[in-house]
Amino acid sequence: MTSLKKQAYNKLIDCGIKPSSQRTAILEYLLSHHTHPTVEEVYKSVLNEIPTLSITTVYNTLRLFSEKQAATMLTIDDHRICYDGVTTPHAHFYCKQCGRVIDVPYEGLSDIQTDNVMGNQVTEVHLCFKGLCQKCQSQSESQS
Amino acid sequence: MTSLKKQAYNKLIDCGIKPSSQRTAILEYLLSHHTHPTVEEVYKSVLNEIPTLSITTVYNTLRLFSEKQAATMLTIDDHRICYDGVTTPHAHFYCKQCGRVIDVPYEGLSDIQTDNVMGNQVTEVHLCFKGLCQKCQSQSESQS
DNA sequence: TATCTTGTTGGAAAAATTACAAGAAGATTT
DNA sequence: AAATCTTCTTGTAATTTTTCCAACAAGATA
Repeated sequence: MTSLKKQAYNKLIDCGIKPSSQRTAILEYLLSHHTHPTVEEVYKSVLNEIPTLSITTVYNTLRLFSEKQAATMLTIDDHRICYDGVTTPHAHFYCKQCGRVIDVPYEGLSDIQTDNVMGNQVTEVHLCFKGLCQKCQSQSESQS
Repeated sequence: MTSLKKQAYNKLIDCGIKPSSQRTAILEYLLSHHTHPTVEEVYKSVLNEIPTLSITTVYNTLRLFSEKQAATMLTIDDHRICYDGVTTPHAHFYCKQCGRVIDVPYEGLSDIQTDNVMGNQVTEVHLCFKGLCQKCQSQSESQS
């Protein structure tokens, strides 16, 4: 078992999730690709390792991960959900042009983090910046 | 013309959007209902006023509003987009149980607000807390 | 009025997500 | 080890959400 697979396996145990081969492979993928993949992307990639994998399993598994805090469901893009295997606090930047989601280290997030907002119990804090990424900026400059 | 319709009309002009009757009615609805409605909800409601309204128009219009900053597109719920006509900075709380989106005044947001994150040009800042709302908390208590 | 541009409509298509029932795998009991 | 029970996975079909597109309507310009 590779160290990455072991890492995924252990995280599943820690989160109280039974580590089936499908679940371990999916988490392993998330832990090694910090690209905020969509369900479809996870499915297609893990299919290489498990050719019998079903898209329903991917949906079920990722929802389970989100519930058990093994991964975070990001609802940033306006037409698809994506997932983040990094569960330590950080923010995101979303490029409205190319659709990429980029990690943003954000120290201030621990100050924002609170258990209670107006009497409502908080379990997750999502901070997302939206705009035009560096790459897309320079591309639209060179065109004009 | 009611004061609310006038208000919607003026906001459209300010944002550089031609104020057709459909657009005005849709913005009027957003300005008078701070419930973060989905496209479907906007459609059904405005249909009372404009019986020939098409769902495509609602999609087109709300996307336009979002582009021209007349409203904000919220991608909080995992299976539907919703819209917010209040464009002054504030945060949101999303209840994972009942799905409601509640406004949260957040003074700190102006501190977070920045034009540039890691070289990327920022035009919107989204801060969203997720968890269990007060109402759902007390309901699950009384059941146990 | 004629022409041009912009906005709206409806229906059909595409894409994303969920439901569900059957089968497989793993754990537990006898 | 066989029988039983539970949990997980699969595939298909259905549902829901969103977009596409072509025709029509309305408003602006000349």
